[in-house]
Amino acid sequence: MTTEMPPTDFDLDHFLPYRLDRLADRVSEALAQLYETHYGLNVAQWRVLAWLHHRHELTAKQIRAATRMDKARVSRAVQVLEGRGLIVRRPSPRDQRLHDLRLTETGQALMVELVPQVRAWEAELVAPLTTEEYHRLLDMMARLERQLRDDAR
Amino acid sequence: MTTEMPPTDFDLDHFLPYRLDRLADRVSEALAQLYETHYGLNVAQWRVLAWLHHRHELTAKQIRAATRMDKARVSRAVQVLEGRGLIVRRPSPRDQRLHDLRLTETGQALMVELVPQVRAWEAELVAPLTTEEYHRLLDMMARLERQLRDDAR
DNA sequence: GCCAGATAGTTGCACATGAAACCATATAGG
DNA sequence: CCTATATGGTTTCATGTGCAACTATCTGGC
Repeated sequence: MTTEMPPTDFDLDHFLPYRLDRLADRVSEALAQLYETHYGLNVAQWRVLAWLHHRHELTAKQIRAATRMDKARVSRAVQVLEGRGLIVRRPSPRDQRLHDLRLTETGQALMVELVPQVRAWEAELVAPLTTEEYHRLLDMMARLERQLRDDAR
Repeated sequence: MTTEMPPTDFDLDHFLPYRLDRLADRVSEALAQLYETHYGLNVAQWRVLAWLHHRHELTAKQIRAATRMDKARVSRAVQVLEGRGLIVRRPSPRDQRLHDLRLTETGQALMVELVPQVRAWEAELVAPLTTEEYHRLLDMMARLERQLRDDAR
């Protein structure tokens, strides 16, 4: 019962995947407060709106690529958002399989209200970092992502 | 229909929560390959094993605190692991409500086999970073977490 | 032009998860 | 002691998600 076995012991506090997951989870949870409680959006719906706000017009496929969500998940989020009148969906004139998605006036208004709050919240989150650190952080994260992509193949 | 609306546009690629989530998701997915395909463990189960390997003996409550998982989720992971003979669970002598969890010989053997693989994988992941960068990364992440904790209250 | 894949998106199904109700045990106050 | 309350852990239930099957449309080869 004392200390019989530290054979391959590894310290989870210095294990990047664990730390990353914990942080992402906490950040996500805190951010969700903003759009969930006040606007009744779940994560998937928020992501769709954020991308449409960012890019103006996208198809489900493009959103799927950007958010790494399953296509069914995107599809369902879109249905709800359309039902709530926050986005419109119309078949692309070029290809009837594709549906161009856009924010409606209402959806746009919602985002115009929500985005500044989200930004302010993020600013507070990253307040402990200097601007340079923040850039380095994003840069390191980009390199890690690239490494994953390269590993994969 | 042209370019009517970039009023509060914000760039998701420089939005930390988004980037963090995407990276954590990819890392988690890649890591899961190691324990899922070869050892049939899901995320929750892996986390329980990792903590028991790390800390030797814990209660469900402690694991819950460490992993930020719901207690029901921990409970179910424990059931499966016990069923597979990877951990043992016995009521704590001090308090019958608590159950002390430990790896069995088999569970220990599995981790002795798995952990080095995980470590090697992590080493490859962080290869693009210098040792100092890696430390800075963890440090920045810690500061962000602290900020979240302080915000919350 | 027409058929054989490919591709965008939807739906059915099985499963994992979180919230809440629940059970068992512990502890504190009378 | 004995009751009231708190706490660790389990189970139930509703919900969200991923995978796979499906539908509708498109595209390339003949």
